[in-house]
This record gives sequence, C-alpha cells and structure tokens, in this order.
Amino acid sequence: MRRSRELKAETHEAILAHASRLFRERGVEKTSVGDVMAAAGLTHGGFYRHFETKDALVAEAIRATFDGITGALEERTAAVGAKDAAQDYLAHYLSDEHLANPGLGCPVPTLGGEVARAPDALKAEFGASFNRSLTALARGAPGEGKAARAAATRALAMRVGAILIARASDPATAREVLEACRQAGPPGSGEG
Amino acid sequence: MRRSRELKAETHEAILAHASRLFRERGVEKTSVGDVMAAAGLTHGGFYRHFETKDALVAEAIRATFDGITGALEERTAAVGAKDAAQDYLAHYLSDEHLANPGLGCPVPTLGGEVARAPDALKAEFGASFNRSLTALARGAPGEGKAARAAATRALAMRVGAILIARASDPATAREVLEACRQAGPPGSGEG
DNA sequence: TGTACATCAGTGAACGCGCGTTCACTGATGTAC
DNA sequence: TGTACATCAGTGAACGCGCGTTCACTGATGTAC
Repeated sequence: MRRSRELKAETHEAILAHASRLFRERGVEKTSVGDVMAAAGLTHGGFYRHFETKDALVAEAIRATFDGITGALEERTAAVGAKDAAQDYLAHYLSDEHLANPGLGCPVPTLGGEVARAPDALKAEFGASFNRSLTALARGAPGEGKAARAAATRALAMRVGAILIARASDPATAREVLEACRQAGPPGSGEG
Repeated sequence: MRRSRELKAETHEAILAHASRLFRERGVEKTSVGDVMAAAGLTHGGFYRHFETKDALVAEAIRATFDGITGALEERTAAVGAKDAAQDYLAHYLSDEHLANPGLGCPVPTLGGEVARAPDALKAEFGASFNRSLTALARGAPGEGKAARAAATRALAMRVGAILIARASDPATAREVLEACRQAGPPGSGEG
C-alpha cells in the first residue's frame, strides 16, 4: 500500500488542514490523532509517517493557520491596498460569521488559552507566526512604523477579546459585546 | 470519619478555591478531580459528596471566580469611587503581575476558550457571571448607561485579547503587545 | 527498458496510562427518645 | 442529659473508557543494475 511521494505530500497537507480546523473547533486536547486522521479519510496508525508526535502536528498546524491568514492579508493588500485590506479584516473579525465559525477563523481566541499553558517552544512558534500576521495587518494601520504597529495591535487585541467573550457567553451577551466593539471603528480612529 | 456540617462547608469552599486557581493555571481539561482534591488535602473519592460531576464543579468554580472579581471591584468602588476602581482594575489587568499569574487573574483569557466549546448551560453561567463583573466595571466608565457599558466592554475586551496573546507568545512579543495596549489609556479616552 | 529487491505509506490490533466515576468501608456526627 | 441508632464525610481500590504511541504486516513505489 505504499503511496507515491506526491500522494504523501497531499496526505500531509490534508492532515494539516483538517487538524487546523478541528483544533480551532474543538481545541487541541479534545481533538485526538484519530479524529484528525479520520477527517482526512485515513486510519490513526499512519499518522506517525508524517509527524513525530501530536505536539509536532500542533506546532505545524498553528504555523499553517497563521500563514493562511498572513497570505490572505497580503493577497488582499495587493488587490485593494493595505488600508482596505486591514479594515476589511478587522470588520469581518467582529462579524456574526466569524463568531459562528471558529474552525475557519482566527486561531488566537480558539487556541491562545491552550498555547499559553504549553511549553515555551510552542509559544515561540505561536508568537513568531502571530507576529507575521500582525506585520501584514499593520501595513494598513494609520501612522508610521511602531505607532502603526501599536495601533494595529490594539485594534486586533480588542477584537480577539470580543470574540473570545462572545463565544464563551450566551447569545444575548455575545450580541452586546460584539455590538459595543463594532462601534469602535478602524484602528487609530479614537477607540479601535 | 464523618465531619461536622461546618467542616464540610469549609471543605466545599476549599475545593472551590483550589479548583478556581488550578483551572485558570492549567485549564479545565488538564486539571483532574484528583488534582483538585489533592490540592485541598483530600483524596479523590470524597469529591462526589460535594459535587455531582466535574462539570458541576466547573460551573460553580467559574461563578465563584467572577464573583470574587465583582466583589473586589465593589469594595474598591466603596473605598475610592467607581472611576478609580475601574481604572485601577484595567491598569492592573495589563501588568506584568497579571501576565505572570493566570491562577490569580481574570478567568476570561484562561477559561474562555474552553467555555466556548462547552454546552450552552455553561456558557449561560459564564455569560451571566461576566455580565455582573462588567456592570461593576461600567460604573467607573465615562458616559451614561449603555454608552458607559459599551466603553467598559471595549476597554476590557482589548485587555483580554492583550493578555491572551501575551501569554501564548514568547516574552518579546508579550512585552510588545502589552506595551502597545498600555498606551491606550482609560476607557472612553480615545483608544481604550 | 526490464528485472529483482529494498523501501515505506498506510492498516488495524495492541500497549500502557490517566481520567471520571463508583463502591464498600470507617468512624465521627446528628438525631430520636 | 444520656443512650442507641442512623447518617454520611472522607478513604482508597476498582471499573470502564479514550488517548497517544508502537508494531507486525501489506503491497505499491522507488532504486540499483
């Protein structure tokens, strides 16, 4: 049953993609290696031909998830400019769609808590990946250099907190929190 | 080995207090019933004289944790006024001390992700408890009624996101994110 | 290009382990008289 | 107030279960000649 190199690479990507989604939907601890492999249409035993341990998968999946966001921001920046790309991203962040689809959304609210308790190596991976996304976002923030980056950081932090609170609460509270944060406007515009 | 009613009540409170701390430090899933009981100086078997299930402990611990914050805010409001109480709380939120001590800190960054994936009943408990804390905080925010509450929500959401990102990242990224958010100033002051 | 052999992607049973929960038990506390 | 009995807080062994990981195996792919 040996597969070709190309098929193996496809399998590797499929495992990563399903892991990325499942980790965000259910959390890392509640997602078993078997869950990920079954989602990819495989059995659990073959997992170790692709990753040394579950922890290695977690690190690679986190990087892949952030890289997807960074890449999408860069593509959108090329298409409509950095400012609109950043504002679109931040507006969508507080949308009902993002609220309802953690498996397709930002990994910070979904995985941040678990990563915070993980070994330093994973935090380094998370921090580095997060930084690349932040850099892409900051290109669309008002001001120069550090000031723009700080404004983007504040804008993103508020939205991360808002989504985290909203997802952990009843629907009425979720609505109120998102509504309050939508009123903040774009980064650097006062509150935001 | 039966204990008096008073001793049982003390045991109950001790279990709750240790659970509250351990859940915030390690997460709910990584904290076993045995861990909590051992921290309280007991063996695991007796747990079920106090709580029907681990889930019941989680719900009670989350309520107790938020109630502690709400109570502290109300005491501080009585002592120094609502505005200073709120500003002190928000300033401390972004402190290195809060960053380094999740077990003593706000339960939103530590437990929000796990609660987001929990049954609706727990989300309702979390939302209701969070709302009481937010109400206490909003008494110190500028403006009236809904506007003050919205300003307090934005100020808190930004800080929740900041601490979540900082704890999940390497120390350099953590420092940068906290520094950027400390520059936001008090709620309603522009960025907040 | 064709052949013989080595490699290895994926399978599925099995492992050791920690978990939440149950249960028989102990003996101090609570209660009925 | 004193006594006899019922209750039950806490103990520690045991349970069933799901998990991450290992391993012998299969057979298609890769490679050496």
